[in-house]
Amino acid sequence: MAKFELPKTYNFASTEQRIYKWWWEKGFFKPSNDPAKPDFDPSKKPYVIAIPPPNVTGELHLGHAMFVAMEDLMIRYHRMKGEPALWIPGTDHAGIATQLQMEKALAREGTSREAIGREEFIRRTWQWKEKYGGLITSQIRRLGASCDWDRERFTLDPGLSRAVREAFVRLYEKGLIYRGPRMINWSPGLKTAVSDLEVEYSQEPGKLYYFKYQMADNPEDYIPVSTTRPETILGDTAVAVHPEDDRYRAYVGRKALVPMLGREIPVIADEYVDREFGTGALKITPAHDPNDYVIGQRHGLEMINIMDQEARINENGGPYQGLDRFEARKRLWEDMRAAGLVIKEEPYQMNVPRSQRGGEVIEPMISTQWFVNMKPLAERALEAVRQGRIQIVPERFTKIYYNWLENIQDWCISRQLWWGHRIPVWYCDNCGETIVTREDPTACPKCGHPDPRQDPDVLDTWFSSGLWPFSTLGWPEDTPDYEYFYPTTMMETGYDILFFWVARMIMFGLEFTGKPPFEVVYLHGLIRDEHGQKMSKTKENVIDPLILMDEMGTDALRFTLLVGSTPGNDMNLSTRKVEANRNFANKIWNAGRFVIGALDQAPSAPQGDPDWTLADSWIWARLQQLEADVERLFAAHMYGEAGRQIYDFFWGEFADWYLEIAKLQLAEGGDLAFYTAQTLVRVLDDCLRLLHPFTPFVTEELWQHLTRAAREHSPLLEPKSSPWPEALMLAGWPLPNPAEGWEEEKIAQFSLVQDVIRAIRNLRTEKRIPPGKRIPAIIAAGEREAVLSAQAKAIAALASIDPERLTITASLDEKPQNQISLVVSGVEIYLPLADLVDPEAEQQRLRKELSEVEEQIARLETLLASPFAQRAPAAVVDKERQKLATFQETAAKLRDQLDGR
RNA sequence: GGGCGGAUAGCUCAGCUGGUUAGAGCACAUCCCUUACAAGGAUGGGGUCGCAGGUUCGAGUCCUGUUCCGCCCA
Repeated sequence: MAKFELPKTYNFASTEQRIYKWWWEKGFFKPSNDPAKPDFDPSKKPYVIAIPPPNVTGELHLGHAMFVAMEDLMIRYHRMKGEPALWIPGTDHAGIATQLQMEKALAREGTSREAIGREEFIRRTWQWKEKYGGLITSQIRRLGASCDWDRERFTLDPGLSRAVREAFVRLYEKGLIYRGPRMINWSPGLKTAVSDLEVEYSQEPGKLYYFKYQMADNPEDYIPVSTTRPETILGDTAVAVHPEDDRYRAYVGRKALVPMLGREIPVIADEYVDREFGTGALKITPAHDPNDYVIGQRHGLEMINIMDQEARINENGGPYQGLDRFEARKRLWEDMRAAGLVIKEEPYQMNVPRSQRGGEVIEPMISTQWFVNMKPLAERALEAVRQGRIQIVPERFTKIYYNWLENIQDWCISRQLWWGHRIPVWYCDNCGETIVTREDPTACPKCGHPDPRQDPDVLDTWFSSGLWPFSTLGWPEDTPDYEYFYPTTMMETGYDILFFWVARMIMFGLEFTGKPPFEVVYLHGLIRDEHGQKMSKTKENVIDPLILMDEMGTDALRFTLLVGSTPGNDMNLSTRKVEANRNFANKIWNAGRFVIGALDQAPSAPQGDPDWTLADSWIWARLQQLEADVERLFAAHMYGEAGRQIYDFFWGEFADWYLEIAKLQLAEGGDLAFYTAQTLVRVLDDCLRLLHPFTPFVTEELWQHLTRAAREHSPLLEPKSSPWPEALMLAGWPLPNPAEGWEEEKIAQFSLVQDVIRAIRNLRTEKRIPPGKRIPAIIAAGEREAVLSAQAKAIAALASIDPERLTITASLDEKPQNQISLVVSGVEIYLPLADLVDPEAEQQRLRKELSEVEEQIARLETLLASPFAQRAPAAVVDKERQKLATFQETAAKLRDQLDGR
C-alpha cells in the first residue's frame, strides 16, 4: 500500500499547473491528424472549433470561463473518440475597448491620443498589447483549455489583416460596400459612429415639451407640437400632420417659423404621423432622428446638421452655437418660454439610446460613412440555416436568427478610431479618384498624382471577427490547414452575440468561402449571480473565476458551469455550488485512493474464470446503461444532463454501494478478490474517462496513479479492448457493450438488496440502535430467498447485522415472538430486540405501514381496472401489475404480523 | 406592439422520446471522526410542479388561454 499512497485530500493547487504543462509539452493538444505531417490522412473528418476570441487586453471573467469549459468539453470528448480535434485559440483587438483602455492610460500620464498623434498612439497600443496580451490566454490555460497554441491568432496579425483587406476589396468590387452620407448612430463620447447593434435603449424618465409652431403668415396662428428633445428644434425643416387630421388640414402647405431662429419651414402631410400622440403634430428634424430622416427623404426636405462631433451645437444653431446639446435644450426652452412659445411640459418615459460601450446618449446624425449592403448576404445566411446546413442549438434561436436577418439593415462599418484595421481606401486629392486595392497604392492610378491620401478610419472590429473561422486557418491563401480544417464543426458561444458575431460569420463565410463556416451553433446562456442578478462592479456581486479556481480548483469551477447550465438558459452561480463540486472532485480522488489501495488485497492473477457476484453484475450493467445514456445526451448536445448522470452514478452507485461491497469481496481473497479488483479498476477507469472532459485535472492525475499501480500489480487489469495510452486525455471514449439480456434482472435483484438494507438501516435509526451495534436478524424471503442468501454478507455488513446471527430462509414455521418486524418488497424481516419492543408502538407502526401499502394497492387496482390496462403498452401495464403483486404480498405479510399469527 | 425564456422542496436548479409514489445540491433535524473520503457516512422532515381549461388510458412534460418575472427585436 505504501508504494502508491496518495494524500487524503485532492490537492488541486499542486496538480493543475503540472498536468497542464505536461499535456502541452507532450503535444497532446495538437490534432491527431495534421496536414503538416507526413502521415496525414485527408479522408479523416476533423472536429474543429474556433475559439470566440477574447479581447486581447482583457481579463478573465465568468463568460470566458463558461465558453472555455464548454468548448474544452466538446474538444476533449471528440479527441477521445479518436477524431482529429483542433481547437484554434486567439484574441481580438477589440477596437473600442482597447482604445478606451489606452486613452485612460494616457490620461493618467497627463497626455492624450490627440497630443501624441496617431502613429505614436498605435505604437504605444502595440506595446500595451505585447505587455498585457498574454494575460488572458494564460488565464484561459489555467482553465485547462486544450487549444493548439501553435495555431494561436490575433485579429491584427499580418495574415488576418490580409484577410480583412481581401474581404473588403471583394465586397467593394461586388458593389456591396459603399460610402455615403446616411443616418448613423454617433457616440459623442467616443467620437465615432457605431452600428445599430452597438446602441442599447433604456427607459428613462424625461419630459414631453409642448410648444407653439407659429405660422409665418400669421404669428398669432400656430400648430401645437410636442417633443422630447427641444434642442433638435434648431434643425427642424418641417412640421408634419396627418393628412386626414381635420384639426390641421388647413395648415398643410403653409409655412411655419422655427422658434428663435425664424427660419421658414413647410407644413407637410404624412401618414406616418400618429394623431393620438401628443398634439398630433410632429416636428421634423431629418438630420437628427431616424424616423424624421425617412420622412425627410420622402418629402425632399432639407437636412440641417446642428451638432459637431462632441454633440455641441454648431454654426447652424445660431445663438446656441457652442453649447452642449443638453445645455442647449435648457437654454432654448427658457428663451422660448420668454418668447411665449411654451405651452406646457409633461413627465414622460423616454426611450433613450445609449452607447453599449461608453454608456453616453447616442446622437442620431447624418454622417458620411462606409456601409455594407447586407440584404444579399443575409439571404444566403437564411438559406443555409433553413436548409439545415447549419444547425442552431437550442433550436428556438433559429427563429430569432431568421427574424433579425429578414429585417436586416445596412451595416455601418467605419469607425473614427485609430486602433484597428485601417480602411483600405485612398482618395486622390488631385482628381478625386477613390482607390480601393489589395496593395497600398503609391500613386493615383487615374491621374498619376503621387501620394494619395488613405481614409483615416478603421473598420468595425466585428468585421474582422466575422472572418475568424477561416482567416485563422489561412484564408485567403489556400493553405493546407484551410483545406483540411475548414469548414469548422462547432461554433460555441453566448447567445448575446448571435447577431454581432455568429450571423456575420455565417454571412461572410458563405460569401467568401462559399461554405457555411461551421455545422452547429451551440449557444450557452449568461452567468448571473446567486439571485439571478446581472453581475456588475457597481452591484459588487462580481464573482472572479480566478479566485474560485484558487480556492476550489479548476475542476470544481468547470463542473459547476457545465452541469449547472442548460443550453441557451442563463445560469445563477454561487460559490456554494462550486464548493459542492470541489467536494465531488475530492470524492473522485478518494474513491481512486480506495481502488488503488485495494489492489494489494488481490492476487495478481486468477486461478479460474470469473464468477461474477450480483454486485459485480449490477455495477457493470449500470455502467453500460450510463455510457449509452451519456452517448445519447452528448449527441443531443445535452452536456449538462450527461454530467449530472455521471455524477449520480459515480457517487450514488459506485462509491456508495459498489465500493462498500467490494471491501467484503476483497477480504475473501482469491479469485473473488482478483475479479473484484478488476471490476473496480475497470469501472473507475471508465468513469474517469467519462468525467475527463468535465474535470480534466483530477481525472488525469488520478488516472496516472491508477494505471501505474494497476500495471505494476497485474497486466491483466488493463482492458484489452481499450488499452491505456500515455494520458487519460488520449484514452478511448467508453462506449457501451450491446446488452446481453441479463442486465435488467440483475439490476432488479440488486435493488431488492438495497431496499432490504435501507429498511433495516431506517429501522435502526428509528429505534436508536447505536450504529456500531451488530444485531441479529431473521429474513423470510419466500421465492427471493436465493437472491438474498447469496448477499447475506453484504446485507450483514451494510445493515450492521451480526453475520453469525443472520438467518435468511424462504419461510418461517412460526412467527418469531416479541420482535420488531418489517416487510419490504414482500420480504419479511425480524429483528429480535426484545428489550426495545413496545408491542403497542409496534402495532401502530405496522398499521401505518399497512395502510400506506393498502393505499397503493387501491390506487393500482383502480388503475388496472381502468382502460389503462387495454390501452397502455403491455410492458407498462405489466410493470404496474408486478408492483401490485408485490404490494399485495407485502400487505398480506403485514396483516399476518398484526394478527400475531 | 411582436417574439422568446422562466415560474417545480426554505434557497439555487435538474427532470431527455408523455408511462403513473417528482429528483439533486445547499439549508434543516437526529446520529456517527467505522481502516477511500467529516470536503465524509447513515436516517429523516419538506413539493396541490404559477393559475384555468383541453388532448390522452396516463400530463411537471403536449395544446389553448391567463398572471407574474426576465430577455430580445421594433
